[in-house]
Amino acid sequence: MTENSAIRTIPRKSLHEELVDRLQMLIITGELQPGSKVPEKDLCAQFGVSRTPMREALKVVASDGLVRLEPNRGAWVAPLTISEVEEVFPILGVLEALSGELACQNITDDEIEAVRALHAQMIKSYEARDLEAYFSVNQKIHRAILKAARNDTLTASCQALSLRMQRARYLANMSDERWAAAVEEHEQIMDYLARRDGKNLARTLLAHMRGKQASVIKWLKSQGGQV
Amino acid sequence: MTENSAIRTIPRKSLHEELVDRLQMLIITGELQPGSKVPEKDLCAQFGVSRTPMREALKVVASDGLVRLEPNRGAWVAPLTISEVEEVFPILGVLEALSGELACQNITDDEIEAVRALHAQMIKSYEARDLEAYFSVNQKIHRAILKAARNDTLTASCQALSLRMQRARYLANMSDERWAAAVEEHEQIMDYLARRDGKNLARTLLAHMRGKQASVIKWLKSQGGQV
DNA sequence: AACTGTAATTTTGAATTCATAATTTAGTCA
DNA sequence: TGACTAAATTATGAATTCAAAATTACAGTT
Repeated sequence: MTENSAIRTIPRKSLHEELVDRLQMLIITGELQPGSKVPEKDLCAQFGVSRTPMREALKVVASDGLVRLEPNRGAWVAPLTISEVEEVFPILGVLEALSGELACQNITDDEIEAVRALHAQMIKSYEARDLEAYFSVNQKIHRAILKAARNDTLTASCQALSLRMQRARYLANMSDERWAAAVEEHEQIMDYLARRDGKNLARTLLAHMRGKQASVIKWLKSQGGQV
Repeated sequence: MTENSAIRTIPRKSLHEELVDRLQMLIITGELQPGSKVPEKDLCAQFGVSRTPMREALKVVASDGLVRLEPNRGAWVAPLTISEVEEVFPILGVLEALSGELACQNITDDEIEAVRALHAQMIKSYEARDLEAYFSVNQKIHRAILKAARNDTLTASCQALSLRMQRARYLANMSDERWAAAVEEHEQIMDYLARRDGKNLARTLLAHMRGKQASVIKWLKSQGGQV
């Protein structure tokens, strides 16, 4: 039993960094429910660590906005609200637009081909209506563009903000129309990237983000405006 | 001895939050030298706290990029490099541009008048060649615009990135020409804001940031490319 | 004097302990 | 029964302790 359940010590990188990743994942996937209390003690037990590194990790996750610390009352999973979505998506929009412009200045032919391959894969996932696979490849494409932008700070900023929105993407289903529109937008994105047309790529990425925002908000409203 | 030197306990807000602020300040002002080791033990003694909250604060400051944690080797003050400046300023540029657009949509007449007052104060500081005062008011203006944008996430993002650049602004002197140009840009900024001309305000803020970037890089190069 | 290996010391990462604040439970009285 | 108070319990924030890692000091060799 090399691979078993429950308690397992965590090897690679510093304990608190690993815990930051795990906490983020628990929150994004909804295993830790929005608005609920973060069960510090239980999580310590689950991961087999003491409170010290767990609390260090919670401070970091809180500074990214995924949890909220209440003095003497512990940590709470920040709910995803409409107003938060309305705040974050416009920021992500301009950041992704910037990443598009920079990518066009720096991307290599090989990288373009790699993105093209991902794009083809994504289309397949769309045609198979495999949302899971679609999301996964979609993220890879956006990450590839970010990587080509050659700006680690931009990458970090985008990822921190994306995390907060990914909860919605995990839980929300896109409408058929929105999905079709998103795919269409991605065709354009691929096209402008291949031509290294920074201005148009930026414009399209911004519009793409606006589409996502509308879609997420629509879903959030159907959920009663939160989570 | 209610008020004495050295060791003094810290009251308001949680200890680690207060320590985050203090650490940031020590780094921005250069009291903690770029590239040097963060003297954890000494700082604990200086602030009269134990290592636990200090280390929690260091983790948060590290996630903002002001210090770098090396496993088993402690925390080091991140040096300010040319490539970092070249990464951060373009991001700040698009974020401030966005803040300008949003501000124009949301700012009240009273707020415009408040900014106008700050602007006048800044001009006075310029005419008196009081750099200290100039910087201080300048920051207030940018913060007022951010506030008018009604987007707390944007405010937080800008401030986190600004912090990393402020070390340069603290230490660097602007050239006379750059200073004059900056003031001229601020005249335009004031003008477009008063007219609520979002597009032009965004464009001007972006250009303003490019000017700052060039100025900081010029100074950094004169310092041997770092710090 | 420079180099290498080893012991002593210091620093780091994480667990544990401890004081205090918050919450829950139990009990009292109307 | 229900509202209120007080005791007990639990959770939190921070200091302390402890094991492991890194750094420094030092002796012995060339």
